[in-house]
Amino acid sequence: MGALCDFCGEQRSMVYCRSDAASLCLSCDRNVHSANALSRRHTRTLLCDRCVSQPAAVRCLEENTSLCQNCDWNEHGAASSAAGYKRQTINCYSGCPSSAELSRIWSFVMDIPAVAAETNCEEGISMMNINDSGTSNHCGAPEDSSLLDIASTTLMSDLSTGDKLKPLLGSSGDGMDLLPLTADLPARSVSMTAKAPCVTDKNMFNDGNAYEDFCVDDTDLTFENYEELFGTSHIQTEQLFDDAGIDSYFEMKEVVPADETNEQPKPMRPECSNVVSVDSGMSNPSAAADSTHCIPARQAISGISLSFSGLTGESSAGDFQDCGVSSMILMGEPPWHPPGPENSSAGGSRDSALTRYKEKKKRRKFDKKIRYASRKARADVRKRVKGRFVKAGEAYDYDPLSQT
DNA sequence: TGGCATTATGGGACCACATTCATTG
DNA sequence: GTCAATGAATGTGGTCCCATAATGC
Repeated sequence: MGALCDFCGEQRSMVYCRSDAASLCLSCDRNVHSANALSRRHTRTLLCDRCVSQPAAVRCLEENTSLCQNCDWNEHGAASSAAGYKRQTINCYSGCPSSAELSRIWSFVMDIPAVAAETNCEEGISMMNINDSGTSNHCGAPEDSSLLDIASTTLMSDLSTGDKLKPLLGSSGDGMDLLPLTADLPARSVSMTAKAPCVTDKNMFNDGNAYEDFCVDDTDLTFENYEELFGTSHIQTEQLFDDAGIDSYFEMKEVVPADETNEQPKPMRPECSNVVSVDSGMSNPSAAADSTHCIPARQAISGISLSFSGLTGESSAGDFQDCGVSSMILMGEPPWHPPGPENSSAGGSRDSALTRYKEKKKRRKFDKKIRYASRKARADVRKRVKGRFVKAGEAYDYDPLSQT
């Protein structure tokens, strides 16, 4: 029995919420993080099996344990990066996933329902509203934006893009079939999905016009604000993960050693597997853009960003780092604007959408967090000259206490 | 339509000092 | 290992200033 839940103090804690700095059982995790939109954005991950106090960072495939960075280092030290040691990065999720979805996500870790039952959490979990059927919900995904926002997992050691990836890559093996385009999706919706870049015409990515409107610094479109911006429901969970469902994205993939070419062990290409190390893709544009390897960088980025919607808004930069995801991928307008009448009509709503976004951004910038109330209290009574603090006893032109 | 001037907006810098953190004995 | 003393680092808010964007002519 591990540490008890920080919230109920009764059940075994299983996940760690960085935003709350709390270890929670599955039931309380659901209850706490379904309270409001902000709490749903909290990113959580598994607890370290060793110290049971820190968020697990990697999954040791050899020992079948989840370890935080410290414990991982303590147990494996420098050998952790050596060839042969198989581990997998465990990143975080947000939203309010159901027990079944958690079970599928972390099937390589544990039998969630079993653990939930063991800890009497299943009752609480059963209250989760996400469609638990596990069947296709192309048109029936949850409406409350509590989509399972899951940071993907990254295979870290000794990977190659061998045959084991082919199921992910599709028959062509180039990744283009991974997420086939769904014809009936609205253009914007398509561009919001990982499917968007999977158009059949690969030349599209060689044409700079395809990304003319790719204003990375102007929007932070995510699952949660997409509907607010564009007034339509965003894509459904099952659409995101296509027919293979969520399983195909979080299924444990056998780690294979580096090939015999004596090349440095390479992490699995994010574009190919959606087990993503986004930064690697971003930091290595030449490789990412290599069309012979899966899909172009932009394609990967636009798709990957969808998996981290829970990390926007009030998420801090630290959150991004914690999850191994560059904050950059959380911003970015859907890069693909296919031709067609629906697109032209969407142009009219674009301005209003941008207006709404800017207004929201304007409001949001005032959400300043006060870390030390005592310092604020001190600053609130400090005398100033033209807004600047002045030494005690010196002349001032503004005294908050006198309100003059 | 392009060029220029004016206005609006956003964001960083500045200030003092209590508080917090890290180090040392 | 614990505690106290010391020094360094941090963060707080109102205003100013500059760069950029938007607007008008």
